[in-house]
Amino acid sequence: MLSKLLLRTSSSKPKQLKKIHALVLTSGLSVKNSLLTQLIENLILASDMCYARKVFDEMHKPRIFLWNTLFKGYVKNQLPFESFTLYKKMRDLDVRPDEFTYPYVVKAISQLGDLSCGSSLHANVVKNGFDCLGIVATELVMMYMKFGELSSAEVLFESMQGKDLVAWNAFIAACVQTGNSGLALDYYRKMCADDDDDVRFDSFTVVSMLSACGQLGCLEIGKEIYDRARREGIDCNVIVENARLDMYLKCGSTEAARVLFEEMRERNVVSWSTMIVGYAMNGDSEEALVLFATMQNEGVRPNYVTFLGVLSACSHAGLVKEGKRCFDLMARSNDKSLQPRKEHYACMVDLLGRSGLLEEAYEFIKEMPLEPDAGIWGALLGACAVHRGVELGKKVADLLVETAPDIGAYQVLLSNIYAAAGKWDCVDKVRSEMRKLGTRKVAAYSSVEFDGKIHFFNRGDRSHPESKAVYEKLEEILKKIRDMGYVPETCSVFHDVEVEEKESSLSHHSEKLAIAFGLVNGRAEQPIRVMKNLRTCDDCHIFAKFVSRLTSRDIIMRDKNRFHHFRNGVCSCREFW
DNA sequence: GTAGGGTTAG
Repeated sequence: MLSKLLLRTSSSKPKQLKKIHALVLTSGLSVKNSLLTQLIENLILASDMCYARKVFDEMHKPRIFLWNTLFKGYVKNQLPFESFTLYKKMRDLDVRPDEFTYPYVVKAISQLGDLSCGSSLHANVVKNGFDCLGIVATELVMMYMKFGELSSAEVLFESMQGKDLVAWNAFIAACVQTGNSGLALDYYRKMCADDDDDVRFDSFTVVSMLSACGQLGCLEIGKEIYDRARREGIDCNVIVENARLDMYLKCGSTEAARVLFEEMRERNVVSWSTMIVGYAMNGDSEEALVLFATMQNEGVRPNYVTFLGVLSACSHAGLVKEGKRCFDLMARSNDKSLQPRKEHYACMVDLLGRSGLLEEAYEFIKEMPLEPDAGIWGALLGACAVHRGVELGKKVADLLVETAPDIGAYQVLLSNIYAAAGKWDCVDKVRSEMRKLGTRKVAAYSSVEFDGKIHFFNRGDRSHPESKAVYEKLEEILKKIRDMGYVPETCSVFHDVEVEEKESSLSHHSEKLAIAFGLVNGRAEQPIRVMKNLRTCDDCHIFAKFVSRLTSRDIIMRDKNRFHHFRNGVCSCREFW
């Protein structure tokens, strides 16, 4: 009778569940435990983990299945700490975990984000002999990846015997998600060549690889992987096509993306958002806004990422009014999930700041209902760097160093603000502080894809096998464009050094080397695609414009924030970046 | 009866 009642009681009726609990406890039935199990399952469905645990704790010797059910509930409800304490209790009571326990517990510890807990859990897994189970091992690999322990993850993954497709896919996806797309590409090739494990790739693999190629900016490799997937009859669903769309846009191929988007049989909100974000990144703000309007006309509901794209489109085009309108649209929306988040506030600060409205941006931050984070202050600091707002920049940088002292990028920005204002004593002060704190700027690099490989260049780099030809080409071009009127923009070297020294430091910036490499190797009718990990400097921007005119080659350059499409001496960003 | 993998932003 009670059992039937439990089955009928929907999970959305917690009060009734509690009444049933009291009835079960007073009943003295022999089937008490099985009823309580059913009750706990219902409570978990209702997301009442607290009450579920209470019922569980009062039970006499619950079966391992019930322990697992509780672990599962904690993972689902993102309560890793509770999961951790339950696991400790399990060990204290000498309850032996079974093969289903660890997948949940390892996932919980991943959510907890504590490496030492993770390592001791790993040791426990080994002790109990579950480390040879593929599913458990995969979860452990994912855990180490999430903790940023790439080498531990790699060692563990390599040691797995008879890895199946899911294990491979999980590892490759984690590589991409942690920004190790080059490694993902290596493992994809290993997977395809692997004789021992005999796995064939599937649509999950393709999605991760297209995403990796987008990150790396290697369009040709991405196309090849997609074509191969088609040839092998892999189902290319909307997720695969979205990933392909994103790859085109991240490689600066907006036209290919547009064609694909038009052709897609099925589109979802991610497809639209990908296009809008991609257009914004490529500087095609108008297209982004047109698409946003079309999407709404077609009845597709935008989500918070869509709005990030729209706001960033406004920001890149200096459309302050339109940006404000869109932000208000969100703030006034009845949809709770569309309320502006910190990222949207950061976008607005960027929009105002980029347009030179530094004070308004500052006021905007002071009035926002959420606690501003480093990203938001960072956006304002970036704007101060562009518009030479020395005083405000100093104020913001002080705030930032308080809240995020380990982020060297902000200190670099501040020192750049001082440098641009000629305040070399202040520059020195910031730099020495950075040395004291051990903060360092990330080294800049640029890359170009050619012949199935990605070629990397650092500033002044001579390690590339073709560097002799690259430097010769660079000298040749510099000479020619000087005749056309190119003057090195030495202000963008933020060191207090002599002009000549500045020039030579400038002329070997990584993007110049990458462009020269593209000129040496690429096909004349194809654009040179350069991907840079940081933002580009004024001088390299001017350089690229001259080179595009001199050589009649299109140069597509992706920096940390956006694209620059150079054609015949003009850049798509119209100097607004 | 229960377990591992994918797309948009940062």
